[in-house]
Amino acid sequence: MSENEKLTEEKIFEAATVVFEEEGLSGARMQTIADRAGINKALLHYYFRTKDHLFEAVFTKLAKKMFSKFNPIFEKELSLEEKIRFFFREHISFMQHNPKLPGFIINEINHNPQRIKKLLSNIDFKKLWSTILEHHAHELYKYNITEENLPQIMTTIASLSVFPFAARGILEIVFNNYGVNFDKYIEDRKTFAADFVIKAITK
Amino acid sequence: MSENEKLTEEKIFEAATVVFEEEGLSGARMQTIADRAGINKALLHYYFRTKDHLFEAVFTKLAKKMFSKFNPIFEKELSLEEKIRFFFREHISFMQHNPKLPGFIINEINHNPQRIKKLLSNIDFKKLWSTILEHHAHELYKYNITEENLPQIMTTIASLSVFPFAARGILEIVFNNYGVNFDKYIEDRKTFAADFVIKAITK
DNA sequence: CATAAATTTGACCATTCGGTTAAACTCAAT
DNA sequence: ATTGAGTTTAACCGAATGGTCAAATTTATG
Repeated sequence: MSENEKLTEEKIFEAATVVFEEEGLSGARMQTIADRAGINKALLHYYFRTKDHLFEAVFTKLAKKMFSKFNPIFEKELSLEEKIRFFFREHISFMQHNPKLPGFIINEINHNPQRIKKLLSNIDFKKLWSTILEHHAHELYKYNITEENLPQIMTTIASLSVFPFAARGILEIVFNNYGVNFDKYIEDRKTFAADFVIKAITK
Repeated sequence: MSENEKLTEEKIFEAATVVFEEEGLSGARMQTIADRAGINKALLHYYFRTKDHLFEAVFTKLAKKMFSKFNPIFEKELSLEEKIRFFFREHISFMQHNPKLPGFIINEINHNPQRIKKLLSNIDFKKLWSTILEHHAHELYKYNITEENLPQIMTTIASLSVFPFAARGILEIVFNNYGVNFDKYIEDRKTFAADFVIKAITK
């Protein structure tokens, strides 16, 4: 039945997502995924022939989910300053709901760059900062932004939102000594990071 | 022979370091480590009883190497601004020589927080930002630094230096589209990040 | 209802992997 | 030269793991 098939395939996919995010490709076990999905292990191989197939399906979907959060932001009709605020608010919110995603993607890329490069070849990164220079050429005079330092600025923005989630484990250890609550810290970060960047790039 | 013993143990340790950094705990194979060290697999278990023992030895040493880079910087007799510049120069230089370290540590913490928390319990993070507030109390009037936003500022500084190495794989994909060279980008980052932070926190 | 197609399962297989063991080798001290 | 402790090796073991298969079950179709 197609209704049931969708359900089973989805159950598998969701279980695999959780397990892969938590354990990574090499740490994940097919049996663990099967258990979590509440099905037989052989059924995994019926829907996704191999562990690699399953992994690629999961990774591709998650990567698209992650990186697609960048593009629309840079197409909206907002001033540069508004866009920066909008980005941090939206992107950090997204990660609050998917806290393991950054670490997962970073981890898998580090373990197998060539393979992941292929999986990511569909995603178009080219628009990313060309839009900045083009759509905001007329307001760049207010900011210390040039084609030269744009890579630095863009990666800085990414750092500020992504790093706290990727390195959450370490931050929580350090925070523990000072009674800082991670969730509160993240909530604050939406505005702090935006203010910080805007202050830094404004002439 | 004690001379030879040191040599063998070191050969194993170095091989294990490389393999663990590249593959992670779950991805690393004892056979791979043995091969790389040019010895028999049983010899691994003679020097380090189990994979876990070997891993903990390697991880602890690398973690200390990494985090010890933070402390001395905050004890030197420099102005706050000089310290920030000093930090980015030194810390990024360190990572240029150990580019896989950040990703490795982040990855292992994400996969097993409790265990790593124990391994890191020797390291003292407490001095980290208390020194800032104490040693520089008299010059804080120049900056937008309070006890409240110190966590944000400290993690921001860490983000800016660590993230490019942790997420190197992704950055290189994006950079590829714009002809940006990663090594050049890193070299620039030492001063860019310092300027960026100082600009952002100066009243 | 009968039949074929799709789905699900339990049992099983081959390989890989971490770890063990007993024997062999090295070498310094007697 | 012999001994004995430390070092190294080849061969082996049991468990875990990814994957397969044929049989059983469910579902769609005439």
